[in-house]
Amino acid sequence: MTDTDLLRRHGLRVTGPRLAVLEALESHAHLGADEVLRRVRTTLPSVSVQAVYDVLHALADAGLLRRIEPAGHPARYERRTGDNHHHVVCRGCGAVDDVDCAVGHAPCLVPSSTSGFAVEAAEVTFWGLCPACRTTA
Amino acid sequence: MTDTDLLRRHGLRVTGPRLAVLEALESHAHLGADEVLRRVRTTLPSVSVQAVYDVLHALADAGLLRRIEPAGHPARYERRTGDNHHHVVCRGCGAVDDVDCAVGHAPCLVPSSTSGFAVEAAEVTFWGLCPACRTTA
DNA sequence: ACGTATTCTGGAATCATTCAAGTAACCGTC
DNA sequence: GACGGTTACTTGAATGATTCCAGAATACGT
Repeated sequence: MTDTDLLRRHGLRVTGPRLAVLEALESHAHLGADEVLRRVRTTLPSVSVQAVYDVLHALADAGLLRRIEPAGHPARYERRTGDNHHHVVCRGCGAVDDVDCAVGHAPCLVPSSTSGFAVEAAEVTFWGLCPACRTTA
Repeated sequence: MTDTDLLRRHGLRVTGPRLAVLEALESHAHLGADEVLRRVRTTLPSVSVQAVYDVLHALADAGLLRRIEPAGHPARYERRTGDNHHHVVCRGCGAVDDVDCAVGHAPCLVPSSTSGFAVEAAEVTFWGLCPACRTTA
């Protein structure tokens, strides 16, 4: 299935910026808005900052993109959606990588006491040092 | 142990703003910097914005405060540190509450594959609706 | 009490992101 | 294959949380 089909299937118009954003995140996961913009502009030099933000929001709302916001870092986006995978974030350089759920099926989705909250989702973030920053430190 | 002792024990100077910040977070956990400032100013009206940020950083660096940053919300601070407890965040109003770890001892601290990262900590955030927002919706 | 390192004040600057108004483009219909 | 309406994009400015800077004030060891 092409990205064009993917967009249509989700009721979204097919535009250059949208295809370019999907393309950028296909080859590089966990990019920030600024990096997405930079990559998009290598093929579509006139794309505006807001276009990228609009596209990222539209695609995230449609479920085509997942947005993650590691504390202290700008938001990142990835195409891997639907599964409950988590992330490791490097304390040194901010690099992000995927981590599959640790213990069987979604263990963290069941908190002990919810204080009356209706819990819909759980999000796990691991913090540490990436291989590069480990050797530096 | 008084907050004064607590500060000295951690090698920090004892100042009005620091005591006031600790005091504010003693009675109300998960306050944002703006709410801390507002509460501090009820007793010390001349405290500056930056003083509060400096104090929050100093206390967090010393391990007296824990900083949490729910995606899409300004940072919150709490005095409960050292244990690995987690948080529920309301998608409606941003309210935060504590949640003890779900499954025995820190299950989420052991990811399946770390991609070479040296993992130091795991952070779990549950998303849902607080009691108030549930009835409204 | 003195002196100095640290902290606090006040104001401006930064970053990521969003808002607003006008122009351009996608795409169902003719 | 052109038309028109809706949706997306462009340009430019604004926002909110946080940080930077320089100078005045304060804590606390001597």
